[in-house]
Amino acid sequence: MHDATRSPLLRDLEWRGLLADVTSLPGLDAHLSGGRRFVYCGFDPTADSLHIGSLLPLLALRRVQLGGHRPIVLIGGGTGLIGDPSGKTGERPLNPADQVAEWAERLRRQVGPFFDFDGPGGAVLANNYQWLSKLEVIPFLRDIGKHFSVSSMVARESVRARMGAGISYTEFSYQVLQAFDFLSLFRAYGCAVQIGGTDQWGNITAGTDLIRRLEGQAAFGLTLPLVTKADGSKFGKTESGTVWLDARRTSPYEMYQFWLNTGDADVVPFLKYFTFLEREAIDALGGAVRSHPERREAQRVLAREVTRLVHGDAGLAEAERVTAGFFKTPDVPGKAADTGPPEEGALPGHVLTVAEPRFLWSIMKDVGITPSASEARRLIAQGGVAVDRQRVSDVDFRLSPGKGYLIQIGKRRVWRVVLNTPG
RNA sequence: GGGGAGGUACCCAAGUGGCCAAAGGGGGCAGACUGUAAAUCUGCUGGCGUACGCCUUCGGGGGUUCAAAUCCUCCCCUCCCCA
Repeated sequence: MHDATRSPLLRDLEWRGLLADVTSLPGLDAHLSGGRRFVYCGFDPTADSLHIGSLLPLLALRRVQLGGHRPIVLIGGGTGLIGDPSGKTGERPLNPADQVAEWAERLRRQVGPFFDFDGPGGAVLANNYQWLSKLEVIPFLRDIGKHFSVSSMVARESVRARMGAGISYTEFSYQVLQAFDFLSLFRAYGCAVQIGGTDQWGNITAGTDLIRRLEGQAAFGLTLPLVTKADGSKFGKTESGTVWLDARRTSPYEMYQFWLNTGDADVVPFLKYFTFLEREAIDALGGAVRSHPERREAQRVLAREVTRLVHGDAGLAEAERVTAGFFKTPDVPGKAADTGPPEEGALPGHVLTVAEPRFLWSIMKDVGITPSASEARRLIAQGGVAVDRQRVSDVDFRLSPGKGYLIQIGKRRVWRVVLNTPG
């Protein structure tokens, strides 16, 4: 069936393994082949930054634009006030409205650099708070609610999974709001395609159904696969937690390291998922993994590409410079000898003001490197901690104020801590 | 509605009055090895200015006892079988 697919965008997504589910492949193909189309994807502000889990849909939206169509990046300033039950095991506390608004603004700025907003193919940035906040209950229930049957709403996986643990009417209503978003974008822009993660399938089809009923027209949904690793462990986590797109939460160095440490079995699929490299380039890198896995050429390219996408050339340069300083990486061109001190922002950094020398373990705990003092002590005692590249095994080791330190756990977790003297 | 089993640390799972901060396994972290990998081996794995000690933890409340994860009692929840 894929041989018949005419849309270059769909062909590319197909080859990359990015098509998990499509409401109607032939229908979507015909739609996309008929001209420049709008495609939307929503991102709810549940934190002040997106994390790596949102990278796949974000890049997919970019592929939409590269494929000659117009992406609509929808920030869920309204839906973020409600809470999506999809994939959640329990009810979430409602975030304060002003905080959600602030987060929405952060996401808007974070997402911008991924798209071109000018010209006839320009991307559109929207916020569903704009229309959701204007809804009135009675008209909403009469005009929209009438088209939803409770039995089909309850049957949705996101709701069914929560029937045991409990789900409030608020979260239960989420799918209706997302369907209304789709309808709103359909009416405003003629946008008939929504993409999202697999967990969004129910929310997406709620929208295509609503559009069919109210507008009598076809709309399409496409979901992206859940990113999995060959060894079965969860994608998107590191020793220090979630990998965020915001450099203040996850430094460019950490981002780079995250991708550099991709397993051999995962690197080719990840290159397809997370980079814009073409088929020939990725095939060549796949060959390199097979013939010389120890060089990790593919991992390096993956790390370079994604770090550049997220943090730009400057972020990548700094990440590579820090990496070169910490590891023997002879084949990073022009960087091998450059091992100067890492600059501000390259590493997660902290500044403390202390009057006297403090125990290393105490500083590690205070700064959040380690969740408890005893764990810091344990790590030091076991030889897992290094300060300024020197392993410290004395639990009573102290740091003096008045200078900055590089604190390392293991081989590649590094923090920069500056101890100021008071006054 | 009747009968039975069970809720223990991040997960699975021992423990049935003190020797229990609680066996074992998994997971996680660190060390060695290596390709900043995988596999393997070793150590650690509730908290507290670190040892001694103290505090919190064995579904929830109440009780017995010098002493409870372990006994009594009430409650909540899960699973299985019969209706």
